[in-house]
Order: sequence, then C-alpha cells, then structure tokens
Amino acid sequence: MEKVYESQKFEEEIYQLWEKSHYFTPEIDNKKKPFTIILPLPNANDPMHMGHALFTIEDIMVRYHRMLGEPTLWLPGADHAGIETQFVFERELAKQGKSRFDFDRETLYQRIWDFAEKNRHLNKFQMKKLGFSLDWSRYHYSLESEIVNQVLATFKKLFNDGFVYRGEKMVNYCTRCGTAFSDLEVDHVEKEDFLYFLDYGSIQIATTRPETIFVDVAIAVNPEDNRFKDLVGKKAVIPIINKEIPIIADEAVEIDFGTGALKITPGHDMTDFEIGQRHGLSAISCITFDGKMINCPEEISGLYPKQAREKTLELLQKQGKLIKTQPLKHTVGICYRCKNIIEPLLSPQWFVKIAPLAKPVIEAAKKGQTKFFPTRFKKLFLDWMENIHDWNISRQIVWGPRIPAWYCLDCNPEIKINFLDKNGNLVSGLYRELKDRHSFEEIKKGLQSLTAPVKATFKIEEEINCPHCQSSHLLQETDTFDTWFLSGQWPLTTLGYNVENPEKSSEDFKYFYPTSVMDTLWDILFFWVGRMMIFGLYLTKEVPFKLVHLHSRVVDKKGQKMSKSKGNVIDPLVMSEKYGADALRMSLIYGIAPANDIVVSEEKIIAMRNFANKIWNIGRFILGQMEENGIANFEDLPAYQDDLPGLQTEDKQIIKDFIETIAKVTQGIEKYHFGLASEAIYEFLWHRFADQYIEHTKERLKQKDQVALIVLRHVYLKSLMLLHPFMPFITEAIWQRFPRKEKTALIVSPWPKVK
RNA sequence: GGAUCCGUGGCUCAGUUGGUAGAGCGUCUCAUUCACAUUGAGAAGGUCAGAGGUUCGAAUCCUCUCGGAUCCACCA
Repeated sequence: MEKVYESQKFEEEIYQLWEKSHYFTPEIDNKKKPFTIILPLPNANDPMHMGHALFTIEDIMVRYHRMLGEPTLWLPGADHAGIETQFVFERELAKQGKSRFDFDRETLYQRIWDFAEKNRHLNKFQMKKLGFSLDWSRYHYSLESEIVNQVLATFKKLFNDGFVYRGEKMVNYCTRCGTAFSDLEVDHVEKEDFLYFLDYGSIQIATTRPETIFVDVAIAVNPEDNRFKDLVGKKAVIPIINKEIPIIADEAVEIDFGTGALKITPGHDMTDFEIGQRHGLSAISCITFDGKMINCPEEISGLYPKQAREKTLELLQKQGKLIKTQPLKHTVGICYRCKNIIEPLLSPQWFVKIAPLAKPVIEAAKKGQTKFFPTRFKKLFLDWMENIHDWNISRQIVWGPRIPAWYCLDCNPEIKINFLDKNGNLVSGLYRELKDRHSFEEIKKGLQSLTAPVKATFKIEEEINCPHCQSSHLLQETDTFDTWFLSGQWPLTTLGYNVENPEKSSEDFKYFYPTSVMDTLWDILFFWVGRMMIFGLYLTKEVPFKLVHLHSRVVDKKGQKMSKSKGNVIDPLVMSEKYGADALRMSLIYGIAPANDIVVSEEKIIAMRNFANKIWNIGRFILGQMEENGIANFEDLPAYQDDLPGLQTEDKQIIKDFIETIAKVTQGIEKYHFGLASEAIYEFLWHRFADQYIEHTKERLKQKDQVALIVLRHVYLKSLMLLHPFMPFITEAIWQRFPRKEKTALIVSPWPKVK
C-alpha cells in the first residue's frame, strides 16, 4: 500500500465496480420492506454546486439501509426547470444579440432542448464523482414522454373533477420575463419610495403609484371613519383627466394610513381588485403585458411605468393637484428570477382550486402519516396549507409541456395572437383582424403565443375539427405548465403510476410507493413538498413519503450564502478532485446540526482528507503486521470471539468502546443526527483506536501476540463498515485491498450489530 | 403585522429525554528515520449574550431583555 491515500487513483474504479455489479439496483422482494428515496431532481441546466453535494445525506441513509439488507432504491432524475432554464437560455441569446421574439415557439423550444441536454448529462457524471449510489437504470428526465403523458392525464383528471378553471385574476406578472408567476415565486424587497398626496376634489388621497390614477374607478374610505361619513356615495374627481368616480366605504381601508382615503385601481393592485369585486367595479388596465402605458393621456401613453410616474407628477404639479410628497419605506414584489418589479396585472390564467385538495394533506400531516424532521417544520407546513390560495399553473413561456387545451379560432375570434409571418416579421393582433391577411397555416407555423379571453371556449382533447363549427382552425394553448405542476408528481410519475388506470401502475410503484424519506432544502417545502403531498393524496389516497427531512443550505465560513457575485463559491468538484470525494462528503456532514446552516471551508475539507489518510494508514499498519506474522489471507486468522483465550483488559475495553460506537452511529443515522454519527466514528477511529489502542499494542505485536492482531483486524474491518456510508470510496478501496479468499464488496456488507 | 431559528474558547461550529463544557482550524511547548508530518504527546484559552424562574443540579426547560438571521402576509 502507498504511504498516503490518493483518492483520484481509486474513486473511478470503485464506482465502476459498484455500478457494474448492479449494487444500486434493488430487487423487488415482497418478503422484505423496501427503503426508497426519490432524489430531489436537479435542474437540467444546472451544473453541480454544493447544494447537490448535500445529497450526501441521502446517500448515507441509502447506504445504511442497503447494508441492513433492505431492498433500497434511490431514484435519480433531472428537471427541465421551465422558467429557470429559459431564463438562462435567453441570457445566452442576448449575448448573440437575439431574443425569444426572433423565433417561433417550435424553433425556440428545440434550441432550449439542445441547450439543456448538454448539462443534463454532465450533472449525472458529476453525481457519480461524489459516489452517490443512485439507481441509474431508473433515471428519468421530466420531459420524457412517459412522464409528460402522466402529467397531462393528471391535468385532465383535475379538469374533469372540477379542480381546474380559467380565471381572469390579478396575477404576478413580470414584464421582462413575459410571464405570470405564482405567489410563491415573488420575492419581496424593502424599497425607499414616496407617498404622494393628491387632490381628488372633494377628497384627498395618498398613493405610491400616481401613474395608475387614470384607471381609478373609485375612492374608498373606512366605514368607521367619521371624517368621511358624509362623503360616502358622493363623487370625487380624478385629476388631469377630470373623471368623476364614486366614493365608497370598505373595511379594508386603514384609517391611519395616508389621508385615510384609498384610490381603487382594480387593474393594478391585489387589494383594490378585491375591493372592486365586492363593490361590482370594473377593472381596467393602464399597463400592458409589455410593460407600457395605455388608457391614459396621450403624452403618457407608451411610456414605461417609471417614466410615466415622473410625467404624471409633472402634470399634477402643474395643475396644483400634488399636495405633498413624503418618503415611505415599503415592500415591493420582484421577480425571483430577474429581479424586475412584479406588476400585478389582470390576465387570463389557468388555476387549480387548491383548498379541497389541501384538506387531505392537512389531515395526513396531523395524523403523522407523513412526519417532519425537524418537527418544527410541521407547523410551518400546516400554516401554509391552511391558508393556501388557488394555484396559478400557467406560465407564458415555451420551455415546458403545453397545457392540453385547444381553441377554435373561428368560435373565438377575439383570441390575441403573436406570430412570425412568412417573412419572419413579428405580427400581433386579434384573430378577427389577422385572418383576412394571413392563412391559418402561416399563423400556426410562425406561432409564438396566444392569449385567449377568459370566456373563450376550449376542448381538453385534441380534435381535427371543432365540434361546434367544424372549423379546422384549432390552436393549442401556448401557455405551459408551472414546473412544479410536473415535479409535484415526480414520486408518482418516476415510479410508474398510471393516472388513468391505477390498476395498471408498474410493479415498481406498487412496491416502492409510498417512499420512505423525502430529503430536501427547506426553502422548497411549499413549492415542491407541498405539491407532492397534494398530488400524491389526490391521485393515490396515500402520502408520497413517510418522512420529510429538511436540511439547510451550505454557507461559507463567514456564514454567508454562496453566490457567484460574492465570489465565495466553493466548487464541490474541484474540492473532490483535490482532496477526495470522501473528504468533501465528510466535511458536509461532520459536526452539523439538523436544519442549521452548513459551514464548509477548504480547511475543513483538508481536515477530513487527513482523516481519510489516517484510516488508510491504520489499514496499512494492520496489513504490515499481518505480513510480519506470515498471514497471507486475513481469513487465515482465527475469528474474533468474546471468549477468545488470551484477551487482555485493553482488548476487552476497546471492544466495549467499539460496541458503544456502533450504537452511537446507528442511532445517529436512525434519528437523522448525521453530525453526531460522523463525529462518533471519527472520534473512535482516530483518537481511541489509533492513538490509544494501536499505540499500546505495538509492544505486544512485536512479541507476536496473535490475539492483539485478531482484535485489531476485527475492530478495524467492522469500523470500515460503520464508516462506509459517510466515506464510501476509501472504505471500499481498503476493503478491496485486504487479501482474502472470498471477494465481497463493502457496499453490500452487513451493518455491524451491537450484539 | 404574524412566525421561526441563532447568540458556546481567537475563528467556524457540535453538544438528542437537564448531571462539574467538546471538535476542526489557529496559537504555544516538546517528540519523531515508528502505519501516517495529511503524525504523536502536552499546554494555554469559555462567568455557554444578559436578567429572573423551575430543580438537589441548567449551555440544555420556562419568562423577559438585548443582539443577529430567516420565512410568511394584499399595507395604498
């Protein structure tokens, strides 16, 4: 054996050994209970980072259960990650001076496909580097047809059961990304802004958005507010355009804020929209989906809201309607992806009625059918589930499966269409206006997107002719599904659940579902875990996993989140090549507390590399001692037994301490205290076994005391088993190097028992 | 406006049913052709944020205060 452990010499070879022997692929055995983890699917466009390296936690559980002899499945996959990937791709396009508007959707889709395909395979390779014992024979990609077909089937089922509807509601719209988002995808940031006090004739109001006054439909005051009691039912006048609007009373208005009077703009504010609904007021937009002003005075029309605000203030000032300006700190919604300010806009979207679907989830969580670790996340989860809002599942992007709905253009001539004409020019307009100048085929070929009015008729099945008017001018909805609509069904689709005919679900599904553990970063508890619970219970009446294990994010040694802009990113693959995958893995596990930030630094990885080397050298020492004693195969040495003649006190003590260590490591893994488990084996092997026991037995070994050698070999080999889930490569490498008659692999060795 | 987490040696963090404080890195002193210098032996260094309470006993449980972080929520 070499003097130091050189990880890069072994890792690839060891991984191949495991993979070739099919150790990662479990066999279905109905006499045994399986252990299953579905890998949180990484984004296909995303090369590996520390967050992925944390899958080590899952690998530890998986390797442990495999060693317990359970049929163990860890199922890998990758997500097309709709908005994320399209966003990254559009940035690439921008570098070439192009944008998404230069392509018809078919072409754009194909381009993104090719782009995502490259990294998807890179990612697989990278996970192998870290030793993850994933069953690659069951790998899935979110856009393969067997997955997508089931997702579409779920959509149809939801629709038929009355859970899907189209609605024209206030949605979070990013005019830069050109799509709506769900509430969860909006970030909130604090912003220094101004509150403007405006004169509306009979009443004064305060607003942060003067550019939207042109589509005000009312002024609201609190019904308890004595100052304005007499004004309710009277009129106010919008400045600049001098339009009369009613003054109404609504409890949502806060008496203490501003002047106590709120301008109601249902087209551009969530609260206003709700107030408008209560009072039967119409909602009018003054900002388009391109982020430009309409329905406003000519000099403002076409401006971006920011410029429009300045212009409006200028006009207000001129007319003496701007009473005062006051600084205000408030929070605004921004696009989680591009950081642009989110514009609440009125837009027809597809929604899932979620409250009735959340109900069984709440019950299951309360009953403990799915448990949470750490337990505090259960409360967080339940709070969210109990206050859940309808889910906007449509996105105005191309990257993802299209919503399977077909509109007849002749029945719905008000559908707005954007397409590239035969000369490659971008044309937009209502079908009613376009159909005389462009053939249906030309529109269909160059189609970018369509927007159907909320009342448009549609069919969920594709048909050649419209059942009403026999027209063949049918176009599929161009909106795609929210990525989480697809990934929310991941445990079902990847295991082979059949939505239309559950009886026909695969053997895998019948055996491995519900899965054992879902381990993920807590910040997608709602996005993903929540949706998986909803879909799982809706479709199968069973929870998708028995335990949700939440872990935290990896931060640098200053406690800061790693980001490219801060330049504090530690690349797991660089570290793994430099110090070994085992050292990297151990550094992510050693000394961490459940769901607390995980601090990694190169120093810590080095410390763990040193530990790996220690393990290696203990093996080297024992092998050397065996040679000195003329033992060619370690199986030639008598087996250790508690009543072995010649056992000394220190032998009995090390055995006793080792048994304690087995208990600590086992308990640690069982109870998800991986930090404690790894510390226990580290402490024992280095400071107890090597520093004390080995040092003390050196004299005896010189005297050719075979009993000491038996104890050494026994404790060491069993320790390798205990350490294997944490540091799989080095332990297997040593195991393979110990000379013996029967070739076995450590990965499938039995987990050491206390008794 | 609700809710959660954190505050332990110079730095980064462990410390699972309460029993006289631990690790890694750093510092200091020794040792060393011994399996390993990616080493060994040893040392210095903490009133466990502060105050009060429960207890025979609290870093650990309860209350409050201060400081830091995060999540949720339609504050114009």
